[in-house]
This record gives sequence, structure tokens and C-alpha cells, in this order.
Amino acid sequence: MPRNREQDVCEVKSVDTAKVMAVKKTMPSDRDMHSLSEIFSVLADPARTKIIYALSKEELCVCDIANILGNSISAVSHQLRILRNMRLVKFRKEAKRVYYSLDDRHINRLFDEGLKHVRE
Amino acid sequence: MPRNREQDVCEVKSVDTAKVMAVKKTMPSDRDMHSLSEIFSVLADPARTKIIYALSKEELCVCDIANILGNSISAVSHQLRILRNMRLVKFRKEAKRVYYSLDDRHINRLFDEGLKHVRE
DNA sequence: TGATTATTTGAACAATTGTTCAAATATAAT
DNA sequence: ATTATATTTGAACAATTGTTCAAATAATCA
Repeated sequence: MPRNREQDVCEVKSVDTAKVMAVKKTMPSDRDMHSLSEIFSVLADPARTKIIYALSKEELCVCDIANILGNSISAVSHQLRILRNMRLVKFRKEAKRVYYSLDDRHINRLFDEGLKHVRE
Repeated sequence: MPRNREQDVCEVKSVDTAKVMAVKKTMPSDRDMHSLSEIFSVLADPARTKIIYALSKEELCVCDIANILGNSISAVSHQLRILRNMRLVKFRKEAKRVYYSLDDRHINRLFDEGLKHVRE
């Protein structure tokens, strides 16, 4: 016998169509949602949250960051590249060293808001 | 010839010991940092941010959520389990259906703060 | 120039994540 | 009891992620 295939995706039938449409209407765009979770992904790793925290206090060179985290230089450098690509940190070269600092005031607000959450 | 192994980890030498120690001193605990990135991990997936958003508007059953996201019931149920385990959503059974709602006012603040960030 | 130090990069690898599919519960209706 | 519907679960799998190691730049110094 024929099965009901009238629904949009995966044959999922909605129970309360009014609710579903209301929520769909105000749902932020896929593009925004993707950017949003991309930002959260950056903070979804302890090494990176520590880097963000450290740089919120001080401008630091790579080896000092590595020292603070207790991680290898290479690991830290890879993480810094991610933060650079997301424009969350900026850097300046001084002689052989590269000094990093926060390039985004928002990320700090997110970090603090998250920490508040965790601490209660 | 002997190499300098006096530093704590990975032979990383710190450049500015004062800075390093100052930052280390105020760095939140590993435990807090781990919890923090765990929370951000939850929001690091578009499917979950959409669920959080949807539930911030309405209490919804699983199939309505699936409908809103355009995902399969099973995929949504797996994601809901993650949110349940993190105590971010609660649910009640009504007949055959399971209705989910937000169980955490903080997560909404994080979501909004993130969206603000993304939108400028 | 060659040697040393600071950082970046690429490849390889293990670990984690998210989806799919099929099977298992759970509840209600016939 | 049998059937149908709603949801959960487990196993398998592909995709992504983070680390390590070694090699490549880049900048300074002898």
C-alpha cells in the first residue's frame, strides 16, 4: 500500500504545524547558524580557551604561551593558526619572536559568559 | 653534548618568566577550562544550535524538531540525548510523544551573545 | 657564510564526532 | 493480542579534529 510521502524531508510528519511554522519563520539563517557554531567550535577546545584567556591578560610570544599551557610549541602554533584564521588573534614580529594578542573584544565576552555559566 | 632539560615540559624555555607566572597564577583551573569547552562543544554544531533556538521559543516534540531542522528523527534524538546529558533540556512524556524544553537559562544568554557576535 | 633560535608547516595517526540504518522500547488504538 | 506510531538505542561508517614528529622558513649572531 502507498505510504504518505507528502512531507518535505524524510517523511517526517509534523504534529503541530502552526508551532513548526512559527519557529521556522524566526529561525536565524543557515548561514548565521553555521557561523555561530563555527565560533563556538573555536572555544570548544581547552587548549584554545586557555590561549584566549592568556592573551586576554597579556601579549605573549609562542613559547610563553606553550609554557603557560604546558603544551608543545608545535601544538600551540597549530592552534594559533586556527585563531588567526578566525581573526580572533593578531600578531606582530619582533626579531625572532612572534607576539600574539587578542584581536576581538567579543570573544572575551563569550568566554566570560561561559565561565560564569560553568562556575555556578 | 648535553641539551638543556631544566624546563618543566617539552624543553620549552619561557622568555618572560614574570609574565608567564602572572598569567599562570590567574588562569582558571583545568577542571573549569574543561567544563567551559565542553559547554561550547554543545553549541559547536548547527543542528544543536538550531534545537536550542527552537526550544527557546516553544516546547516541542521530537518529530516537530526534526521537521524544523529538516533532519531525521534519529539524528535529532541522538542530539537531544547530548543536550539531556548536559542538563540543557528537560522533557515530559505525553501519550506517545516526548516534549522537550530548555532547562537552562544560561545557554540562551550564550547563544544570544554568540549570535550578536556573528551578526556584526 | 654557517650555526642557532623561534616559529610555521605538512604528513601521518589516533581519537572523537555526527549520521545512517536497523532493531528495540513504549504507548495507544483496534 | 496485534498493529501502528513515537522515540530511543547500538553498531557501523565517514568525516573531522588535535597531536606528534620531522622538515621548512625566518631572523639573528658569530
